[in-house]
Amino acid sequence: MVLQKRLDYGFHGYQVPAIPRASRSARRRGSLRINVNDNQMCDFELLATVADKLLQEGKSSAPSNASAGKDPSATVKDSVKQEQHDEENLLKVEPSDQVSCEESVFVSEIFSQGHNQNYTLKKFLHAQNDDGLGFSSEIATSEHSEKVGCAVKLTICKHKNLFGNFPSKVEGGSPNYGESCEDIVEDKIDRKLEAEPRKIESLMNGTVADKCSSEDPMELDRKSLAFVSSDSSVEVPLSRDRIPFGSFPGHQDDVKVVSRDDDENSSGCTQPSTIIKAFRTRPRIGDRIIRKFLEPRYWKGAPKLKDDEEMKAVYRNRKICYTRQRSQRNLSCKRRKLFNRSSVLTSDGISSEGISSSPEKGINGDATGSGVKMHGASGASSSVSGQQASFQSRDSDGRQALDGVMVPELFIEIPETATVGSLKRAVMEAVTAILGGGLHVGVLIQGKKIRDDNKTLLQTGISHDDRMDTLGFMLEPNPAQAPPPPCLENSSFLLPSDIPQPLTRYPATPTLNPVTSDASPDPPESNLGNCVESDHDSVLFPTDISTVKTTLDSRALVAIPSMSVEALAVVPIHRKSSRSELVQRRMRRPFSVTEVEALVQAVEKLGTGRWRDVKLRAFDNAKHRTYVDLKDKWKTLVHTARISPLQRRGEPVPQELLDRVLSAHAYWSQQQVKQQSENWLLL
DNA sequence: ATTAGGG
DNA sequence: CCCTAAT
Repeated sequence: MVLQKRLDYGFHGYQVPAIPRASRSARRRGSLRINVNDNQMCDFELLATVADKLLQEGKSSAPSNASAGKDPSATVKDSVKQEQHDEENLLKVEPSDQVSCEESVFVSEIFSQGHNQNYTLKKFLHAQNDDGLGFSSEIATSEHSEKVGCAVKLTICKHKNLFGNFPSKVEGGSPNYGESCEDIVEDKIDRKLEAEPRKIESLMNGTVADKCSSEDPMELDRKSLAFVSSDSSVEVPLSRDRIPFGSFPGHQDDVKVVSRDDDENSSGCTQPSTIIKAFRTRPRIGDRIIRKFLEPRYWKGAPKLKDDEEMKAVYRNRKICYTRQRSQRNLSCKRRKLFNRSSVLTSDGISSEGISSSPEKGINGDATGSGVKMHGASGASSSVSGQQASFQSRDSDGRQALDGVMVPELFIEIPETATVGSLKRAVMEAVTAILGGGLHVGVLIQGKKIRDDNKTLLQTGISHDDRMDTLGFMLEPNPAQAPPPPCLENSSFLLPSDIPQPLTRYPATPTLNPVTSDASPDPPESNLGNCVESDHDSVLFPTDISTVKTTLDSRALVAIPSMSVEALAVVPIHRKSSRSELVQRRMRRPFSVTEVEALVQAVEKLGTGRWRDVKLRAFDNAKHRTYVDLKDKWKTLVHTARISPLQRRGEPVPQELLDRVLSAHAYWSQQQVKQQSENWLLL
């Protein structure tokens, strides 16, 4: 069985903890290959890079050696395993790693359309390229709030041939992928294209026009339906035909825009390439539902949008959205450029593009309902029923930014005999990898939380097909880490069919294997270890939300667009030991006056710049005080000494000590200067 | 491993 | 406190 759940996090206003330390740690550990500056659009770019690379490879038709790309910053791994007669590829991408400190969230969504295989990211992208697959990534971040949406696919291993019953869609031109599909796809596409114009026109008449207005309608080029950015190396045809899946009549379009930043020079942004986004469209039903959410009442305002530099994008049907940003100029600039250059077409015709000039308007305007956006506002906690809330708008003034984000889809395979706890852990791990921790995962079935982690999925009925629909996951802020108000969403799932799939493990994530996780000795980390939902959530989320209707709605919204069952495994690489992931920020231990005294004394003697010695001399037995801590403390002491006593916080430090701090600081600073001048002279 | 600074 | 870059 395959469950696809989308976890939306933060749309309700929950603020994502700044930078998941886990990610950082991972990075440090080296699991992260990408090196990005805070000013860069890490996630976005990374994803873009990966996608781009993949696309390119696809063109060149290199099947298995995917990653080698030119961009050292991105790493993609493929592991291939033979399954039945199909090849299954799992791709790992380490999204979270890319998150820079500043950007805490990234979004990306990857979907694949039906094929009976797990796509590798690469395949995925290819497929999407040609057809229904979509890959999108966007990030919305603000210094204060971020939202993340995450799509999770859960597979409970039971049968084989998971994908058997999906209508298959196919990717078209990927070399590796079945070629047989191409014809079909193309055919569909063609038909779609033909139909497109009308849609587009109609859309244009609608409010959508506004959105597009800022940019030229070039995107409307019906013939090509593919949008290519200036540099872009990729063209993505939009496919209008989506194979209906389940109750949703499909039709989604995928849009992908890829652009390369060649112009880094101008903005200073140096990313090699970026993908703007690709989406897969969603069912119309979904649109309607979504529209509903677009209504103001569903929005939460985000207090803080700083600037609109962000781009916003709207997809017509889709609701994806996103964007906003932090005020980083660099980032903004870069993005802006990106967006300016590219626009997105959505299947139904319209596309939107992010435009710097009038982004907000565009987004909002979606009277057509086509665009979606949300922005991360905060606040409203659970308000909207949950998941859907994912779309919010930020300002009442009508401008909204989309903060929505797509997160990489996670594919989780778990045996029926696994316990709920392991399920939670598995999801948590996956999510944590992306979000960086700070969240708890809750499991809901038919609206009820399953608190007993020891029950097996079988016992809880999760594995029952009919229950799959009601399975939901909630992400809640980890009380320990995430102080902000709770908000979460549950997700509803969406895949109708159960597809048997062989049990496989993530190749890349050793620790993740749910099955084994229970046995693993890892101490329950504060984060993952106990994925227990907090009660407040319950309150926030009435169980009834799981009602059928809700389910549908949520599906529509959340639905992972692709019906594809393919399992795309996108796994952050860095999850090494869950333990490490969970690493938490060191406890705060304010320096006592005594310690300050010792520090001052040591510094007076040794000077600044010899923290190692200071540590040895005055804090040798305080193992929790590292030389870095001492250095930082000195820094703060100096600052404290300079500010007005009224502005000081915490345990007051005797003025006498502060005076000594200042004098010592002045003295040693002078010494330092002297040293330097001497060196100068010597040279 | 340390140091220096920015966040 | 964290994180990085540079030593």
